[in-house]
Amino acid sequence: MEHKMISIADQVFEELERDILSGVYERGEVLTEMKLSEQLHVSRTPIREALRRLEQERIIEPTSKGMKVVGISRADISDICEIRLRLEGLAARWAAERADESGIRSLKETLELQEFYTQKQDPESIKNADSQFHQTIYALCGSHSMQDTLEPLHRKLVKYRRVSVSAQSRAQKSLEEHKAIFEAIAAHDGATAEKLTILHVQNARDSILQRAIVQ
Amino acid sequence: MEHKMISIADQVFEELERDILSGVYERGEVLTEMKLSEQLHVSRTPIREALRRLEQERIIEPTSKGMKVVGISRADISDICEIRLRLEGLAARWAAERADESGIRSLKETLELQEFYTQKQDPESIKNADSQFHQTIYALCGSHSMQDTLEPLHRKLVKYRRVSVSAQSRAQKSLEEHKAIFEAIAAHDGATAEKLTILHVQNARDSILQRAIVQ
DNA sequence: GTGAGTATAATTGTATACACAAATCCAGAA
DNA sequence: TTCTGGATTTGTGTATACAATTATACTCAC
Repeated sequence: MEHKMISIADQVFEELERDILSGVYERGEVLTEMKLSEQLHVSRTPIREALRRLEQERIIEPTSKGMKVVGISRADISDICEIRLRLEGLAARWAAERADESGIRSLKETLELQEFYTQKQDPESIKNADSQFHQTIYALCGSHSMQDTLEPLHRKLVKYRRVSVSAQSRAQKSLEEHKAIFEAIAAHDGATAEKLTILHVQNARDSILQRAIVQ
Repeated sequence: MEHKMISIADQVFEELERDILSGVYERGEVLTEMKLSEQLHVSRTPIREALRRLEQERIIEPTSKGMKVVGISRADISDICEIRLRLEGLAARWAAERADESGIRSLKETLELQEFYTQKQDPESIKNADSQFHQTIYALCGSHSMQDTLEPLHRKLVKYRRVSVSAQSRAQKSLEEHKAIFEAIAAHDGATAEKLTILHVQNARDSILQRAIVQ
């Protein structure tokens, strides 16, 4: 009845999602409720709940024996990038048109975070800050539908984005592109924000597809 | 362990989703696990599972006391249409490029179904056949990501689509647009399929927004 | 009359028990 | 050896019991 409480089920979901999408569990690996229940020292109930949510996001799929970790193919990555290419620009446009000053401030903060880590050349943190910039735009675009659509797609690429930004040249370029997008959003210039974002996603796609080694 | 079995939880999910999206439960209404458990004569376990999935699709949201049915505003409808406008064309293009003969046959079948009901002027069945045409394209486009992205958005509009196609003129026009899209897909002409689909979604959007009376 | 504090009811979170289906394994016969 | 039939194992689906938490209503003091 308390809705701010972080339940065990939520924690399990986040842990499993992170571990699957970052490669701790390999593609094809089978997860069963009982084993996870033992490993994580919680009952099957919260495990079930987490697995069901992962299934709905097609991160795992049912088999005759447990839930199998769904792999992501090179074609999947390409398709997801293509979808993002059509939506992220619109999200940025809406963010430019709809965000208020406090929203723009918080976007600026994530940008400064990214700048800090880019200077420190810390790939893991760069990846997180990079992700946070995009997710902040989703949150600012004023459309739950857009946010709910883009967030799962974005999360599915984290593993590959980490590889991508571990090249310092790409990390630097991504930061500059983000800065330009931020300026357009801060100026409430929807058209420019959209245009710059599309270019940015194109570059990100090329960088990911160039480096992605997929099973 | 059996994964083809239709569980009680699945049935409850589908029933609740249908009833919420078609307006049986009003926006703002609060659903509690215990009441649903009594009403539907099943234990709380499958109810919980269904509610969690509905929550993940943002069809309900947690409150201090139970889950509240989330309403959909006119702005939401407009945003969803705008998103579909950017994606459905791509889905149709991919379907044209990727579908095999059996897929094209099944698409033709849904089209014939729609034609039949349009002649009979049966709005409920027209709406279903219309939906099925789009969902078949999602299934044929060869991208789970695209399918998983578009399907929930599409389902959220069913209530408004029913109103839209209850005008015979729109039902007739929608059928003709579908026929043209089908021809392009059957001819594996991706560019034409994309162009026609974008026009179709624009028309559908205009029709929905014109008629939609939102709380 | 009002406010604070407390008891109670309502509701969800979690654990556990049991039922059932499917896969697997093994023994015995052809 | 190979096939078959049943016992065993494994895993999920569902129900239920219990714990934790919070809203609510009520009482009592001021």
